[in-house]
Amino acid sequence: MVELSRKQREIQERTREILRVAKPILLAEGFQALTMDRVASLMEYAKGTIYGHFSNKEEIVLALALEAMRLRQKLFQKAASGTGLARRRIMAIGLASEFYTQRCTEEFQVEQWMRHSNIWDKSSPDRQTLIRNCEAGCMQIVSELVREGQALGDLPTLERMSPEEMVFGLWAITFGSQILTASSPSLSALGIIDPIRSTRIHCCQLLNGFGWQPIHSVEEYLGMVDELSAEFHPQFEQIQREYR
Amino acid sequence: MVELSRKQREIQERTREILRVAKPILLAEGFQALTMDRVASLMEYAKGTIYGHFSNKEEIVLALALEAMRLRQKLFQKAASGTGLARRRIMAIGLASEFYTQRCTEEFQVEQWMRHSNIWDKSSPDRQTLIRNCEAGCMQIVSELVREGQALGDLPTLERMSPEEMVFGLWAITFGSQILTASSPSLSALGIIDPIRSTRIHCCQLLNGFGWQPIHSVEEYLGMVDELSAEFHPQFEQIQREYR
DNA sequence: TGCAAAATCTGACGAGGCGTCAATAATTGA
DNA sequence: TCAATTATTGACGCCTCGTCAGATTTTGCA
Repeated sequence: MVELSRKQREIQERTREILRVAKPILLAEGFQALTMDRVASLMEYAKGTIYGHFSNKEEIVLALALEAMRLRQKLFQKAASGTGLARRRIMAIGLASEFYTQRCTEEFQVEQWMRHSNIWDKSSPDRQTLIRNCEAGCMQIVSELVREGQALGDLPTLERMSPEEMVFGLWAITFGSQILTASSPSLSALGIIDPIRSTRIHCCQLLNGFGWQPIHSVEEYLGMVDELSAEFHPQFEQIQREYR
Repeated sequence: MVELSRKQREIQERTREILRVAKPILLAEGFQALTMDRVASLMEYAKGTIYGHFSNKEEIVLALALEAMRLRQKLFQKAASGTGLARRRIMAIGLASEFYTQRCTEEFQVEQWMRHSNIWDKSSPDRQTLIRNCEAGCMQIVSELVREGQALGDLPTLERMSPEEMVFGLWAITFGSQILTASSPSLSALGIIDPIRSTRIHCCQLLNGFGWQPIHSVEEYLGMVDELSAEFHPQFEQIQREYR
């Protein structure tokens, strides 16, 4: 580890301060409200100084997003490190994802901003790579569990379908549900009363479809999820606190 | 139907012309490149005139998106009106969605722009409603098929799970896959070689999980999809041609 | 046809954000 | 102590947005 001079530490601290100032603006008023002039004046620094830290406002968003994704990754790690069979631990990851969306609302929102092509495309390849790596890390946690399930013989291997491709299904279903939930203000008008419950069921059915033993009926599964939830929530909350 | 004066028809035609001019800019260069000044100068009209048609550029994007979604809806309708059991026709809708994403790339892209909260939030409630209605229309086509499957006894009804909630699962999985595919340039680096095939399989497994008869093995299912594809592609292409 | 009222079109303008960079200030180290 | 280095500043040029007073065209009626 390199020893940092006082000045360098000050600068690092200011970078963090910029993010602290920018985050609530982004969340409460959206991307167009996040202007460099505004950040500068709130920080009581000149605009040029802010540009010394982030070469445009998109970079600020990606920096926030990286922080958010690191939290997500920690939640996933915690879930995966639980006890029991792989299928059970996969369920815990589903819960981690739910927790993230519901209890770490701000971080989840920041992730959404990051996905906007407007924003993504304007930020530096370096930062993009950091984020991609974090994403790959999350994915790997899950695909390890799939491999474990296969190794134990609980999950039949499918011709020409890698563990990653299975994870892709779970990822798509949770991600898709979350986006639809977040962006369709009136899902209930469409007849979708409880999207979270629905998503849980869909994940269960997908795993059942793949023949992942033990097969669970929906009722049984929902009960297990509630149990798991009670077990993991405190741990997730702990991680969330540490992150702040 | 109201008779329109020549002037009114001219104005309507010009609205269409604006969209024709704006679309390639949005698709090739993105939203920030789509400026009213540019549209105006390409149209050889003054900016004010363009503002007479669309009160901001976001409205242009939503107008384009509505056109796109109407095409999607037509494809869904065609798929749903096929022959055979409901499960088969649901598969056809999956294919319609695939076709839309892959062959109507431009329309699919426009839909993505529309989802950006930056853009969505700045456009008028009227236009938003039109789009929501179209979305609801697409959803309804599918949920009718689910109802049909239930009525015939092919699909067990689940406690506290409406047909719409089942559709939500399929929707989430295809939507999620498409977004992930479109926004993660290096899915293959993550180990996902053929996301389309994966998505097909996941839909099959989800339906199997729900116990929708006849249950299909993955191999069998993929074969059927190929057959269906041969049947429907020409029809989809026909619809696409009419739309242009 | 001629002409006034209505409808339409125009483009200069003010407001405001972005990113830059020459000038100024602060810090370092010899 | 002071010159060299490093950090900070904010005015500036450029761009886009959306508006609106005035110019132009169309309409409808005598």
